[in-house]
Amino acid sequence: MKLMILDGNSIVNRAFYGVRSLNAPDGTPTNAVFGFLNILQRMLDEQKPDAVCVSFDRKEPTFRHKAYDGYKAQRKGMPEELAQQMPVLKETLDAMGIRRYELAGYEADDILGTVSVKCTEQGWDCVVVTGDKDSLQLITDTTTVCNVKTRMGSTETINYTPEVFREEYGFDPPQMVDLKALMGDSSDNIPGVPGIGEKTALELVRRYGTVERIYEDLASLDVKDGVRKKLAAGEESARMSYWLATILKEVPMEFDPAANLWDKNYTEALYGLFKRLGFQKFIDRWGLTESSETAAAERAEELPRVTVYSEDTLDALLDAAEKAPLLAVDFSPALDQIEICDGKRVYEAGRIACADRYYDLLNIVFSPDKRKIGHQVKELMNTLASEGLSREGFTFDTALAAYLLDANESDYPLSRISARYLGTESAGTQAVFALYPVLSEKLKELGMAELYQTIELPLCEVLSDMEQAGFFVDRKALYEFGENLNGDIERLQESIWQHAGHSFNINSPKQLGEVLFEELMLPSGKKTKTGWSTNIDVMEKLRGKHPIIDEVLEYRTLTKLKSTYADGLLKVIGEDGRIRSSFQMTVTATGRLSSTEPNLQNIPVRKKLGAEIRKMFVAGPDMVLVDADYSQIELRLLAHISGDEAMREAFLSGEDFHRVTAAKVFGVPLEEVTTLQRSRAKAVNFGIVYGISAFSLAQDIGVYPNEAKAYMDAYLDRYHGVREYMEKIKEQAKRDGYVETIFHRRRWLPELKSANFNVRSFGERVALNMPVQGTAADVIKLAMVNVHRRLKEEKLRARLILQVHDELIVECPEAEAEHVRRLLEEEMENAVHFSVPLIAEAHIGHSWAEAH
DNA sequence: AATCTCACG
DNA sequence: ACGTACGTGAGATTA
Repeated sequence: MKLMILDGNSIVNRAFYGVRSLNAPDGTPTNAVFGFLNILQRMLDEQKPDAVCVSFDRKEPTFRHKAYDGYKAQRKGMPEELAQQMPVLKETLDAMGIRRYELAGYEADDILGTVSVKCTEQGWDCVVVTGDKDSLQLITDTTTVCNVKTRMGSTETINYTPEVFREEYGFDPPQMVDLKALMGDSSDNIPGVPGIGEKTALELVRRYGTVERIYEDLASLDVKDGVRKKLAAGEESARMSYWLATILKEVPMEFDPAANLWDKNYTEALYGLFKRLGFQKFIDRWGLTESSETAAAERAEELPRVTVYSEDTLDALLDAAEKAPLLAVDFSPALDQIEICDGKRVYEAGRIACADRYYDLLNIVFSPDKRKIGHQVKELMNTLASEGLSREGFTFDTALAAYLLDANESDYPLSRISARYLGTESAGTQAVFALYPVLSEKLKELGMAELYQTIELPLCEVLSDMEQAGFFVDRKALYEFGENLNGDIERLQESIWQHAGHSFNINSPKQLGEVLFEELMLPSGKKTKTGWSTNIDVMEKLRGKHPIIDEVLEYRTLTKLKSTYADGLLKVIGEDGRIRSSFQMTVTATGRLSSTEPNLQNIPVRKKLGAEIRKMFVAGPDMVLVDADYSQIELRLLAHISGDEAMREAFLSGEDFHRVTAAKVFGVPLEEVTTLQRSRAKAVNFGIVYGISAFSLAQDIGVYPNEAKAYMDAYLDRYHGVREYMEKIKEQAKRDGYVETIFHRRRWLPELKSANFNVRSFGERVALNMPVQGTAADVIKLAMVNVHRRLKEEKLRARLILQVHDELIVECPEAEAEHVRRLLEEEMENAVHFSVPLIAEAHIGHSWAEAH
């Protein structure tokens, strides 16, 4: 039999710092509890124990330590956000039927020690799960210690048996105490021997075994005189530390492992608790169900439902549809089934049941002046377009509204929106109807009504048209391009295998890492959590060290082109030779669109071979492409938003902006700026928009961090308005909890409240970046709506077919091309008027490559 | 399903 | 001392 005991405080700490900020619907922070449950679940899966329990420390866990001043006397309190979660965690464990052990006056470690010994006495095996290294001394033949680490939201575990421990440390588990006695442990306020660090301490324990042995005869030790001196001076501290580091194994507590037997002893309360905390994932995974009383409270009152199965009901439906001032509508992608709600009843009808009169219904509902609301209106419009019905009259989209109110969600199912804004679990058209006034009001409150009405909602039809249109592709050329890659790929593979001395899967980072860093012994750099990193940055540094590197990089380039672009795109070319992407309106946190199935926003362009692909994206028969893009829109917006005069003037002067920046940063006349200086200035320009650190800029441009820092300082001195903006926006974001674009598109920033440094820093970078990237997204969306309207008004055959963030592509008859080129530039440049002009340049061509 | 890598702005 | 750039989506491998 096996008992698993978790070091509660240690695990909850790991969870708190390792999991991004999360909140229950009522605002209570939940990340530590959530993380704890993830770790618990994982350990249950891995260890499959018969019994489970958790120990807690009655004192607060260490947050930050100060200098030694009495054992653990100086611990700082845990952060408020974690403290709030402790009672919730305990409540959760109780509801799961898992026992907790806490004892005033003893460390959690002492409970772990005592429990492990009692297990052994009773003939049980014991697994101690902890995030600290302290407990490693407890390892025996019957007690293993599982060390848990969390990094960036993922969890790694190392299961220490005596053998594993010996392999890593080179001595036996009990000697962990000796190690700590020498090196100390600042997080536990164990002083150790002053001047002796980890390296020396490890060496001493490996060679002499114990503190006792070391002090038996200091003079005879074969160590440097300096070390001997430090040991001599620190003897008392060492012995004191030994005592402090020793975990007690005889805490006065009753403990019977069999009393902790656990087999998913969930109580009914668990469902309600998880519902309150918003832990849907665990409800699903553990198959929890609602008990009777919770069920009743959450259901919305359902409107009467009318299903059409007779003339009578159909007449009632037609009548209601005719009279209602507003209808919520939903229908199947083939429009075989339709559901509408007028606020009083929900009506359901099918194409077959209604026979010919189905079209009467459709004509009433989809008459252009009938006001309609729906969920994911762009999708609905696609169906209507393919059925030849009007897409006019849609005045609200619940998914789009929910996205604007909180762009951080991963998706916007009606059930979740209802739960959040109505407090009920309703779905369907009834929910759409009920949500409309609530979401509409919220949009107004947050100042987003205009953004919604003039940009987002009209964009549905624009995108629907673009999705219908698609992009014509030269299938034959694309196929041949793919075929031509095969020979080179095979040759490279052979040669790479030759260098390695054996065949292996080059696409496997794991196998490639082994070949490069273990077999060929190339100097290794970064590691990922699963092994060696073999990404482009690492590989670039290895260039010239071995011929295999260049070949692997080329192999990667070619296989990427082959699988993602040649093969991948060929698979999705329609019968008419066109590729139809979907444009997602509710995905990005900044307000940009995204493109899926396939993604046409990442078609290669930067490298020569990849750019070949763009030659195969062409205009349809007798048509041409007009491609327009904004010139440095984000930097222009940064100049406007920050109000920096120097930056504004640089743009107004019409000079090359990166060049002007280089002249300022490097203090040279404009004419003397070198290519290298310009490219570095360009990197600084982009870095600033992303909230870069000097370290990363240094990495990017290949200089030392202090040099990079000098560039950034010079930059922010010369463009000091930008520096002031950076400070102001961060402060504002912290105060308000969000940032916004000029059009009031909002991004909430819960990260700024995180106790985790990395998460918080990320929040600050986002605070800098989102208003710039988001405003650019607003501007081009507005331009799209305007371009679309003008093309329609002027009765041109030209149609928008693609958007790539700062670029629009229109397909049109050759005769319209020049007019459309000017129209595009005009609408893009005049979408808004800011203190810095926005410049767009459009070109005409037969292929995307040519027009760009 | 998660991870790694790499394509784009 | 931390750990190191914003925003995406897709294919291949691995667990």
